Amino acid sequence: MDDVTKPEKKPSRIQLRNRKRILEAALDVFSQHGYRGATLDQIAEASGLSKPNILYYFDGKEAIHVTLLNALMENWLDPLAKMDPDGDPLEEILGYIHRKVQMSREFPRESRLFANEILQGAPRMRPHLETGLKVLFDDKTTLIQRWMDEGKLAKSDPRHLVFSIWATTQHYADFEVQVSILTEGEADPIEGAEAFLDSMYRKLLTP
Amino acid sequence: MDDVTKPEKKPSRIQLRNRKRILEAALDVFSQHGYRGATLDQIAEASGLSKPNILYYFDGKEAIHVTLLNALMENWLDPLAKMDPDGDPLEEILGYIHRKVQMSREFPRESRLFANEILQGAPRMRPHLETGLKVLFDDKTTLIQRWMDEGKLAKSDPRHLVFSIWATTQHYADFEVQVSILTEGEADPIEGAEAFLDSMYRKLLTP
DNA sequence: ATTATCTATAGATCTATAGATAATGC
DNA sequence: ATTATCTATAGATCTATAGATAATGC
Repeated sequence: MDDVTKPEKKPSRIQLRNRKRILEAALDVFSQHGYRGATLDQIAEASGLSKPNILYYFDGKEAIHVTLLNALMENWLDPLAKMDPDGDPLEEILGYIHRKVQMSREFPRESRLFANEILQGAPRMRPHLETGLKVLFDDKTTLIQRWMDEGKLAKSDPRHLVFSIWATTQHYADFEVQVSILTEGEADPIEGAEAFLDSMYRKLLTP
Repeated sequence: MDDVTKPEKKPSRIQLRNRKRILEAALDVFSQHGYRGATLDQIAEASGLSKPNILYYFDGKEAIHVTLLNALMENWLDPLAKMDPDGDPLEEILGYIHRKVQMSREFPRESRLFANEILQGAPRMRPHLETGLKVLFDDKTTLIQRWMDEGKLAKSDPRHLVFSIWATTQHYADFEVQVSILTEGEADPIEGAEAFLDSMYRKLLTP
């Protein structure tokens, strides 16, 4: 988005506003149907702009998708990046879980956009995973391993621990339809999820 | 598949063989691209049959997809259905987790087919979820609650417990690309996953 | 003057069918 | 005789562009 290739003029206010509207609409559409299932017609409809007008703001369907994924990646890694090596180990991990649960509550579309991309083999996101995510993952699993070696956390496999946190927290966004069918009548399943997960990981990790 | 609408002649050997080849190919294609992202051309290519020939065996793209989902549903519920009210509670749940992990290892495409469908709002599977799955889910969470009430399992929320089992086990199939990037060098991440999950849930549920 | 939007449509892709031809089972 | 397969193509859908027109900023 801000990695300029050609020297471009500064975007006008309308540029900024319409690009935002398109991305917002595209997030709706892509997160629901996946890349190939989404159409420019749907994005046009959802954004209130005409189809050719959308292509005036973006180079094409793929450019919109890539822009969304790039923007997502930062926010996606942020909760894990915030895990503090100098904090209290148990509280750091429980805090991370809390942030991930909140992400599922507040940004379910982003979670599903990501899930769609990974599910389909990460054709557009693989480089991001191999660089940004991999480095962060190695860094934090090493940190967790150290905490365990120092006896500050009960021992288990840090990598599978992180996988399990991702799986359990993202599940409430990605499988929302299923969760809501099975918890009918419950106002906010995620509230119960938060309590459950906090308690589960506290029990697992308390030395 | 075997819910006959019109009285049809018994299928020939070629019928059976080609329908199987088509479904096998379609599982590949649908699980990778989702319903709308998949094309008959891809299924034709993967099955080795011509496109019109595929439509000789199935009424259309949707019919193939529905057939796959119907066939999947039974196998999908089976591991949970096998949870025995008369067995040892902890072993029953750990056994269930074991079966789910094996499903992710042996049938990752089926897991991804299911994930794609749910992620996109379960447009074709919702009725199955509301009937078959809901009943089974209620039945087994009630059973688990009883075990907890009887002091045979440590207390926690049975519904979120089951969600967490689904999430953690299916994660290795649905997010396989990500897992394999982050565990590079490891022969079989699922082996480590199995040990991790067994140990985690044993710790969580032992009274 | 420049930026934004609209109409019209090209060209590719996709699902599905019609109708002819080939292969198979009594 | 019946079942299976192939060729050819209709008709819908989709991405993208060309070129004209309208709106906006100095």
